[in-house]
Amino acid sequence: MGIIRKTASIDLLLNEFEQESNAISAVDLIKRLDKQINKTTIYRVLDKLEDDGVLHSFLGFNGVKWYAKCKGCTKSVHKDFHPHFQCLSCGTVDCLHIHVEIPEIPNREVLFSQLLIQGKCETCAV
Amino acid sequence: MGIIRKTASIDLLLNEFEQESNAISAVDLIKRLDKQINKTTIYRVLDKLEDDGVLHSFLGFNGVKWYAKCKGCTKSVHKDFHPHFQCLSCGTVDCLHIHVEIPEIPNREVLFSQLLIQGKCETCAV
DNA sequence: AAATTTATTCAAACTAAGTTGCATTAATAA
DNA sequence: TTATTAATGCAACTTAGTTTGAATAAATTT
Ligand SMILES: [Mn+2]
Ligand SMILES: [Mn+2]
Ligand SMILES: [Zn+2]
Ligand SMILES: [Zn+2]
Repeated sequence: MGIIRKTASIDLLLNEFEQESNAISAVDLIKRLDKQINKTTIYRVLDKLEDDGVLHSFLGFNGVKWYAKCKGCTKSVHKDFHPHFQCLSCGTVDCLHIHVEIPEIPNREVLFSQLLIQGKCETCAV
Repeated sequence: MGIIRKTASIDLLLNEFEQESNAISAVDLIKRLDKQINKTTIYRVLDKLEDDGVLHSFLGFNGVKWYAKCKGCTKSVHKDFHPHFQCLSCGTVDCLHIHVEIPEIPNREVLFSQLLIQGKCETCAV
């Protein structure tokens, strides 16, 4: 279940996502807010914000969890599915608001898919 | 660097992949070969087999590492890139030998991509 | 405004996947 | 057959994330 009470931890975390347009890893948030919020709380608040359709999560290329703001999702309807991009030079991760067509696969039912693209971002590309 | 000496551990691991057409997770291999090979050795041999173009690896939806046989890769040329499929009912993971077109992204250089599709496999689909 | 309820927080201990260092074993070459 | 050196096993470690239960803070009731 999502967030019920407005607390300081929630404000601090939401603020990080206001300041930043890119995705932020849970590990990085723990570092950034080290002195202010306990890591258990960070994981729990992120989880709740995801339930509420405020954030969405995905795994980066080495398996760590990243979070980014949702566009137009609600507690009941999560519709903001899209690929993610990880820059191999600077490490930046962000959402790609493009549609990639997943082909039909014979005899299989496709329910979800996650696409992680790696390469060089705007600033790092030659 | 890849494998230099043929050892019992390598034979045991390769045998697992002979018996199985699907991908196998590192965790599962450690369980299967518990009495026969140390887990450190398993991770190290898998790593070398990947270097040699015998196996390739990818992360499942929860971030654990999976391995599957390569088709036509060598130590110097790794060309067997493709999406993977994870069945939400039975947990089976396998390689999809299909091509999914990754669109151009303005101002970014796409180098790699990994696509993990989730759904129901042949046996589990209704 | 105080009391009560209940959600949230923190610290500490724990888990699971994977890695590292080093002594020992065993393939292969000499 | 001996010497060389890759491969292995073991234990300890790392990192990301989870669980626990008591303490605290927010919301609601009185
Ligand atoms: Mn996103
Ligand atoms: Mn594959
Ligand atoms: Zn970059
Ligand atoms: Zn299945």
